[in-house]
Amino acid sequence: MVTNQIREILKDKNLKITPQRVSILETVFSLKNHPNAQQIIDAVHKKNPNISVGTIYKTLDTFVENGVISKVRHTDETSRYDWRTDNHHHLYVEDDNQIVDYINDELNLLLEDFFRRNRIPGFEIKSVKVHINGNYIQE
Amino acid sequence: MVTNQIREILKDKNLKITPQRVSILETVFSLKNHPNAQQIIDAVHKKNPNISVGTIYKTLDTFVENGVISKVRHTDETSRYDWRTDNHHHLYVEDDNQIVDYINDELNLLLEDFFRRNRIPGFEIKSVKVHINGNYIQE
DNA sequence: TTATCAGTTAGGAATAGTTACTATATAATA
DNA sequence: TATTATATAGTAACTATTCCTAACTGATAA
Repeated sequence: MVTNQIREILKDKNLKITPQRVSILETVFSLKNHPNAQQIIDAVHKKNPNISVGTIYKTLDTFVENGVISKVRHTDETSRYDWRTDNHHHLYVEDDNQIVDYINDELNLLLEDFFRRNRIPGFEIKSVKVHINGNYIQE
Repeated sequence: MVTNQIREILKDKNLKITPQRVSILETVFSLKNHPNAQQIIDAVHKKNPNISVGTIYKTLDTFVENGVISKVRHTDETSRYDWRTDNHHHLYVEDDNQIVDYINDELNLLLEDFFRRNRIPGFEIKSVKVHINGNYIQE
């Protein structure tokens, strides 16, 4: 990804083009496979050691907010506990940060069948969980 | 859930039955809807203010390890970023804490069709993500 | 019932990841 | 080029969780 393309992307989103943002976005694109913040920080600092950690966090947030990149995990980050230990799925209610059980046998069968037909080479599946993100609507 | 049932559960798992464990497990069962640690701590402290926070964390871990309860989130807890913003899914490789993209149009169609046929009353779905948990096997 | 001991707990210190703060700097604009 | 709103550096603060250790206790077996 060339610097000019990066600048385009920022411009399209009406984000001010700063050297820090360009560098951080370049880095995220260059890193494969879902880096965490620390990995991004390290990689950015290799090229520009003077970009501050706070800026990197803030910039990543800005990018996520504007759909330039995404976060693998959308809901809040504290661990949640679940008294159910059977195979079930979850609704992630974005507005109020709630998690609701979603139990549906047809969905389980559907997934079971799909992954039986579509084995992932060399990968042993332990469980498959569907995350349904959205919101309750009041009409 | 009666205290005796709680004691049964702990006994089945060969866990020492302590007042702290009984109280914490009772609390988790009594709280609906995926409490986080803080909510559990607060609820436990309402009845037993002298159970220490460290104990509660440790006990919850023990319960999860022994399959008494589960954690909604299994992989590591730091945020991961993703340069892809299109609809795709993830393999969660447990052994080495890696996240790998899983892109499959058939799966997307399957899910789209399923949720079109199975609307969730009052809930507007924004996105559906499949989390495939497991490990790579070397043969 | 009591003695033993491995496992558990309380309480506080330490840590890691992230966010907040603020004075200074700078990109976009007119 | 001057203006202004926004972004940045550097650091302090915060939050969730883990670590540490001396004291304690449930389970077991005599």
